[in-house]
Amino acid sequence: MSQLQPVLDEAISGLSPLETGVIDLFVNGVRVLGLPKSLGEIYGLLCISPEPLSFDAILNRLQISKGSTSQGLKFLRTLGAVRCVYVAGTRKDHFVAETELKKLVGGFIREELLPHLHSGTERLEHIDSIPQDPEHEHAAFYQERLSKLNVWHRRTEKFLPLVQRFFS
Amino acid sequence: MSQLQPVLDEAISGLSPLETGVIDLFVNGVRVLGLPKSLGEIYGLLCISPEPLSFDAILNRLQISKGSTSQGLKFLRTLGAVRCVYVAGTRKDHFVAETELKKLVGGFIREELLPHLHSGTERLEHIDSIPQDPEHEHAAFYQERLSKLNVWHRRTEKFLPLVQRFFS
DNA sequence: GGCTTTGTTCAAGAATAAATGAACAGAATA
DNA sequence: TATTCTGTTCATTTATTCTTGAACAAAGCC
Repeated sequence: MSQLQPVLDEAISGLSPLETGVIDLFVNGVRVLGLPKSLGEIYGLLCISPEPLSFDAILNRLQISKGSTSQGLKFLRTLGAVRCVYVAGTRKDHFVAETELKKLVGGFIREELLPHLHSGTERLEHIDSIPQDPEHEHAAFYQERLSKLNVWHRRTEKFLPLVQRFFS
Repeated sequence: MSQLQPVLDEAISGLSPLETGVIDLFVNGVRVLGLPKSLGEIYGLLCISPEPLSFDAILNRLQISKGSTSQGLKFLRTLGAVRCVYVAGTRKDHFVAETELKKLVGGFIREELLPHLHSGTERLEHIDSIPQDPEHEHAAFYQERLSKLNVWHRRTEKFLPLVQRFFS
């Protein structure tokens, strides 16, 4: 059926100026966050698409590989930046962008920032476990610095919930 | 004179467990921020050094190249994360880590985030300048999305000063 | 002026991260 | 069951970023 009547979504077609502009915006955006360009492309396209897009539609319109599309969508789903929606009359998955800033920020904190923060916690615990020589010439200095590092770390831990709240 | 009495700072010497631990912490830290590892090494070493370190001391103790040392220190200075201090009896520059979180955060915002944010402003202005067809089937949708992108952007602009304040 | 010390710059190489596409697996169709 | 459709995985290729070290400048010393 769908062979007799090709679905427009999946035809190879250029991007409109609007689409290009929005994709460009997000490609720039994900760079700041240290994420691959393809994520920005996919999210940007979905963000400005009035209708859910199929896997193939994304791949065709962005002219990127299956691998990038698959992995990009997978990661965007774990972030909560993209949702899979049911579309009648097709087996294919269809995707839409999640546009609640709250969720996007939450996903990024959860998937990207917290793991690093926890890694930092461990490293700090390791440092704190190193035996100190109280007779060392600079013992007081070391003590002060380690204390400062711990303060920084705790403050960062308090910071993330605040970020989350700011974008809610 | 200094040839007869070699300065300890510049002798090749291993790193103590404490130094290694702190460097490791910062190497992990700068990764989150999307900065090169060598920056973390240099800042970490300076951070846990009771005395100002010379260019050569940094290079020798970290076993990194002159290029990395020079560029790393240069960038850390523009961030305000490292200061050059005068040390009597030597021509060499000596460096110390800046440990006011406020300044570090401020430098990172100024040098890394604001340029990206401004780039985003321009991209958004470009999008907003694209002529819209009010008769388009999805005109209302496009309008709503563009409006949302502008809201996100303005909120992010308000966010940075808040970050700065939180770490002051 | 010549020589040494100190640090910068930048082209080339090394290391890392991202994108590709072919092989694969699962599920619907027939 | 065989076949097609849909999407995933992962080794390889490609692109990007980081590091290196040699050549260079600038400034002090003799």
